[in-house]
Order: sequence, then C-alpha cells, then structure tokens
Amino acid sequence: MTENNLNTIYDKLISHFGPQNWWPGDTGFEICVGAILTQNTAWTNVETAIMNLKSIHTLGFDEMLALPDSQLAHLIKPAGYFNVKTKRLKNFLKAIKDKYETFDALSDLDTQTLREFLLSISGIGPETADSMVLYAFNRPIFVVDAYTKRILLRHSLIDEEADYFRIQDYFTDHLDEDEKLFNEYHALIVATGKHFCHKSKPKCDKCPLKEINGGPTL
DNA sequence: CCCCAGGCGTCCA
DNA sequence: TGGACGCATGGG
Repeated sequence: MTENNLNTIYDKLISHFGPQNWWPGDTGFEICVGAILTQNTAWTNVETAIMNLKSIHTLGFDEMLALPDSQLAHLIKPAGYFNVKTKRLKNFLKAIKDKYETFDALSDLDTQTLREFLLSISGIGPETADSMVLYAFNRPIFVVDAYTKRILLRHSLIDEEADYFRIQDYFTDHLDEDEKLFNEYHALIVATGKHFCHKSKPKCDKCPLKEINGGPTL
C-alpha cells in the first residue's frame, strides 16, 4: 500500500511514458471485441480488423450477431487466427444474448458475477475477461499479461511457476484497490514491454526499470 | 530466413 | 495439473 517495489515501478513508468489513457477504443463493446482480437496478436493487426468492422458499420452487438461467420472471418482476417476468433466473438455475443439479452445489461452485474460470466465463455480466458472487466466496465480488476510476468520475473519479484492468479494477487496485495491505478498500470506495463522487454532482444540499458530491485530488466 | 505479438482450448500423460 | 501443440497475419 505505501512504499514497495510496485509503487516504485509505477512511478518510474509514469514518469517515463506519461499517462496512457487506455483502452484504445470508443465504446465498451469495441473494447471487448478488441480484447478478443488481440489474443497473442500485435495490436497493429487488430487495428486493421477494427477498421474493417467499422467501415461497414458492423462493430455493434446486434450487427455483429447478425453477420454470417464467413463475412466476419473475412473482416477480421488481418488480426490472425480468424477462424478461431470468429467462433470466440460469436460465442461471446450468443452467451450475452442468451443470458442477458443486451450488451448494456452487463453493466448492471456486480464485478464477480460479470467476471465469472465472461470466464464461462469458451474463448475468453483470464486475461481477456479481466481486460473487459477493467477497461470496458471500469471495475478494479488487475490485468496480467505475458509482459507482466516477464518483467516481474526479470526483477525477481515472482518465480517462474507463478500462474496468472498468483501474479494478479501479487498486485492486488501490494496496491490500493483503485480502478484508475490498475487501468494505468497495466497500460504502462504493455508500453514497457513493447519498447524494452522483448522476449529475446530486451533493451535493458534504456529501460526505465533498469535500476529496480538492484538489477536490469535482463 | 528467423522470431514474435496485449491467449486460449484441446489433447494426453 | 501441466506440458506440447494448433491457430495465422503482419512487422522487425
């Protein structure tokens, strides 16, 4: 809560990068679609797919639900895994339609109910569900991704076998439960990952975290 | 040519 | 429970 490694890291990142103002997307629905499309995929590819969807005005709950799978697959092709992601998007839309009728109805759910509902959908795992909960519904849930684990691992703050929920607990145990903080923190971690924490070619010398915990970002 | 990206489900021991 | 594998495009 007060002074710890996570607060120090946050301070250095926000000083270096400035506020990220995430998630890139105009509506809650667009954020949810982007969260599915960006699974193991570069965001630039997702942007193209989102633009395709917008160009024919099908980036909406009812519009996308009515769209034949073959057309949806064609539109999201630039985002990769287009057959898998077509199914996942449709699973998402149908699950909402079946249980809550409209996308907006999800806003009335309490955070845990919302999170468990999303996790129950095939194709939505922990990171995708939590991204939606935090960024589309503004609830204080910390999002963990591959960059998060890599950075914490390289600073010896967690161990190799820590799974998603262990890493998430590490943040929630050491930070105030603050939606704005969680929002900005994850976005800053992604910025750090993209710029400095590449899987095989890390640029430790320039990383703003190089002096944290006595060691470089590897 | 190589490696990688804001994961997830399935299969199999 | 956990490790290997498939999914696929576009950028460096």
